[in-house]
Amino acid sequence: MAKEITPRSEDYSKWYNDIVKKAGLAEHSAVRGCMVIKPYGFAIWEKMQAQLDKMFKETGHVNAYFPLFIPKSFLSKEAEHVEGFATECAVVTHHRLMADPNGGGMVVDPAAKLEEELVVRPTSETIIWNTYRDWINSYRDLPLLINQWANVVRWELRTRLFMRTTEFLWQEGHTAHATRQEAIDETVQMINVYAQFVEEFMGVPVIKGVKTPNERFAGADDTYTIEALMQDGKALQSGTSHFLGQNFAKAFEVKYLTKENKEEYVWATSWGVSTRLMGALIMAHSDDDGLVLPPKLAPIQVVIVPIPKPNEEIDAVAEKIATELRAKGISVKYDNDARKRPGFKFAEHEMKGVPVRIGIGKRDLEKGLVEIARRDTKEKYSESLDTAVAHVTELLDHIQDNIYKKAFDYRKAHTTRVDTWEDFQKVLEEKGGFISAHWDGTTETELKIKELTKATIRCIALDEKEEAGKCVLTGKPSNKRVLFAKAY
RNA sequence: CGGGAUGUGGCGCAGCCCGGUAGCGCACACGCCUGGGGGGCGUGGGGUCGCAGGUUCAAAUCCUGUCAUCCCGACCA
Repeated sequence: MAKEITPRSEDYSKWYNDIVKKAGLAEHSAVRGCMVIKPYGFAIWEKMQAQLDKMFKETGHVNAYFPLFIPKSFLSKEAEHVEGFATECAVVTHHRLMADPNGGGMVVDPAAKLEEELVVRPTSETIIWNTYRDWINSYRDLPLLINQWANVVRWELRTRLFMRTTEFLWQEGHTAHATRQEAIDETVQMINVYAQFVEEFMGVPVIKGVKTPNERFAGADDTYTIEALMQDGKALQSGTSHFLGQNFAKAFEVKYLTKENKEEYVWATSWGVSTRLMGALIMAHSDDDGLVLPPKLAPIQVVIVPIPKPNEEIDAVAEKIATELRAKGISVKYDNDARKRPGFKFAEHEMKGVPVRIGIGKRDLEKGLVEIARRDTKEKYSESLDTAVAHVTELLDHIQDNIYKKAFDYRKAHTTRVDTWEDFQKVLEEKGGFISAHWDGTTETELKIKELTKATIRCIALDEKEEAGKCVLTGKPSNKRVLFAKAY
């Protein structure tokens, strides 16, 4: 046994790290808090990117690219924004090294100090809005619908592969609108795009909602979020879409002329998802045998394994099946490496989360059969050679649905309505997951609950119905339940 | 950023307490035998012991500093 994964039940954190490393997704780099995304992990990210990019373009957005560096003064222009990010900025202060006068090696050349420090972007609102000022003059220039794929840096104290790294990859959409309502519509549209992507492609059910003022993005008037539940009962904020009001327009003096020749500030949104989605994907579906990937994002959807080893007859059958599957747009790998034995390949592909395996062996072949194995349920059965291609094509859809359903059922079973403080604490400790409870609407109570239990308000669900009740902590009146959970 | 632990061939570890020629498993190379769930036997190659100083005749081992990782806590729009 070359590669063993720590069971989830034994140590969830270790299990997660084992999967990331042993499935070949990513590893720690020599740089604090930064990871190397390996080819297999990056292939999954690329599939996510491709689909999201398509969805952004279908909703009228175009891509552009803004600088990695932001002058320090830009960041300070929006008061709440800078307050939110000030403690986690990487700052460039010099632009040159020189030979160390005291010996070997290089030191920063003190003569090369920058007049104004540059901040490595933690997010790009400021540099982008500074640019938009020159791009927007008239209502005819609006709406401006731009996205960028980029890396950002947030100097977090404690990092974790994919979930929270110092540098991470993401996309950030930044849009400008003539009216408040149009900007709000955009904000909602994009949270819906995210929800659709995460549910349909990643197979992870999400709750759409708005953040409380306390949990809002720094500089936003409203933050919409999608919240997913992981297998350890903790919530993961998986994407956010912000209605920025006129905050950045005012900070950067971005005005436009209306049809009536009146000068107005523009309305803004920003929205983003990051490589953290990889973390969600891993944590939501995988098991003690390794990664479980939804077919729609799996770099290899079907692997064909010759049993016990490739030969002319098996090769011919494998190539025929592979060709037919590929013709249907399915990615297939024929693992004809003669040096590795079937058992090794089985374990390896299970570790990597390949959704379907077709085993072709001489014994089965005599009977006109092949072996089908699904990664999600670990089921194994024989299928006629003649129907194998059609069967596997359908099976991929079934697996996609099943993975989602499994995650959905888990979330359903781990979402609890609670009406007393005792139950709140008990459910949080013993069961975890989402807790639907009444809250009196004050930040004070929210913080108190966090202090007492570490649970935070994940969101106020968009589809939550009004209902008279009492705050679970203070007993004060409330007209809506909110979702609490411990979160990543 | 505080408390604890760890860092030794590519990976996982032993050796450290009590200083004295760096070891094991996996992986790798070659050969033979095997072959329906991580094969067997044999031979072989590969290590500045995280890094920088210090103590010593002698440091993986003792001391100081530093970097990184893991766990707990604080922090985390």
